[in-house]
Amino acid sequence: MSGTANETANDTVRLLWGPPAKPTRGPKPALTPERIAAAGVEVADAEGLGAVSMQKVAGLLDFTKMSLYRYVPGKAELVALMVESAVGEPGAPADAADWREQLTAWAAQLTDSFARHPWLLDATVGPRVIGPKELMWLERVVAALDGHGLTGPERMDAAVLLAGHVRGIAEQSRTAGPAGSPEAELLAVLGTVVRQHADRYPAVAAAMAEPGGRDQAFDFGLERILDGLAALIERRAGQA
Amino acid sequence: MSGTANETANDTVRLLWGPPAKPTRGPKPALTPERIAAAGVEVADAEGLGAVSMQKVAGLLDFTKMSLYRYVPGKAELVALMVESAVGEPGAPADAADWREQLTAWAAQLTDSFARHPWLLDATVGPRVIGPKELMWLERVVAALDGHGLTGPERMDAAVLLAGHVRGIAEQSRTAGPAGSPEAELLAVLGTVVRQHADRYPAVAAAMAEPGGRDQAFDFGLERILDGLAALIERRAGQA
DNA sequence: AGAAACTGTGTCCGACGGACACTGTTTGTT
DNA sequence: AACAAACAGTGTCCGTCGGACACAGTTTCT
Repeated sequence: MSGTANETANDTVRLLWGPPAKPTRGPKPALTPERIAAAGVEVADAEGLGAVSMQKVAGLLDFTKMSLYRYVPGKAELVALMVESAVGEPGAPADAADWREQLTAWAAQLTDSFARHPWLLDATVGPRVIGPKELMWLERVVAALDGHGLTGPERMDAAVLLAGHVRGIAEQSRTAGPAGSPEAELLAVLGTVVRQHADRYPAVAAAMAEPGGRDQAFDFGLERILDGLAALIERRAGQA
Repeated sequence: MSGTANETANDTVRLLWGPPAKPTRGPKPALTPERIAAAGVEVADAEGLGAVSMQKVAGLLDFTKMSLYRYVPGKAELVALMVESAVGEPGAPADAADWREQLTAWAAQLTDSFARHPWLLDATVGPRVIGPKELMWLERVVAALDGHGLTGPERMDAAVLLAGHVRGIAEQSRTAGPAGSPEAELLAVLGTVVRQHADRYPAVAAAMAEPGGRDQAFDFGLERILDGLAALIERRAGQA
């Protein structure tokens, strides 16, 4: 859980980026890292990342926990594989789409991934090695912004900005949770607390009292970001 | 680590929001939740959130681990107290500052908190109860945007947007880490990988090859967000 | 026919969060 | 002044976790 980066970095890189396998001698492996990761994803989808243990994943595959270590150096690497498997690849950008449409579709797709696998938020905190599929998400943003007067670092920064927003929204909708869930109760408790301390938090209390469509946060933030990018692009086009 | 919200929510709320204490009979408590939280922060600052255990925190205070449970229901609640203690309160907004200046200062302050306590990123993932100081950060953003034609939900959404950006930046600078650190090696490894697979990630490879000042990501994203908000505010002012 | 390389299993360890029973201490009540 | 209730801190125990290690069984190359 901590963010301590260790010497397993190279192992992780080899697992995520290296060739699939190569041995010849001995019994044939009954498993693959991919199957193990898929089982881990299954557990995490059903019971959260905290419920993912070597025991449980192995049990789901009808193996002992120690056999998994033949395919995966440790739990951290298993989680990395799970992330790579769950985040998937971004869809190909539509041919006729301009940068704004491309980024909008991108953000919607990424939000969808987080919605399907909420534990991705837990699993992608802290310094870590990124896999090929995950890197493709970055590639799409940078490519979409190519040729609009932004520098390379600026295009990367824009990707960080977009990804941060998607993350924030995913976190928020997880806190909200489905109606009747324990998460929804959390939100209700927060509302009560704010109302009780309305004197110390007048602006929040007033904002929360106002009616208004929920679930607008995604579009609101995205539009602000894209407007801001558009303004910069126009400015650069003007002085070019 | 997992995002499972439990029935301890009420306990946590009482700890964070309730009165300090009230007992009369029996020996006087030698500790306080605050002192325990401070010890936890000390451990987390030095060795990361993963190193925070009841054992270690208790040892730092010269008590046994079970004595901590007299003050804190469990580890989750301890972490919540640590977050509340470490994030601190936002500074009072400058009197003459307009909304843009206020939000800029706010973002810089919050970034500073994350820089001082990188483990805050780990500790603030998933549904959880928010404390009084943390809520004050939200209050400042919403208050700064009062009276500019934005609806209540929109002001809240803007806060989520800003906080998401600060988080993203904090995460990024943690991945970069100080020179020579294992985190820095991670980044170097990523660079190597991208260069090796430049055919699949041409846009990223090109963007990374371009020279350019690092550490611009914070300002870049912030300016885009504020530009986007300014555009909305102007639009609303025009049609009012 | 070895021998080498590899797979999967069983056992063991230290660290973790936490339940529980217990001793000792302080305070309100009689 | 005596006692009982309430509380603080300790020590012990349990289940679960990630992981090290030795071992038996299996496949393939020499």
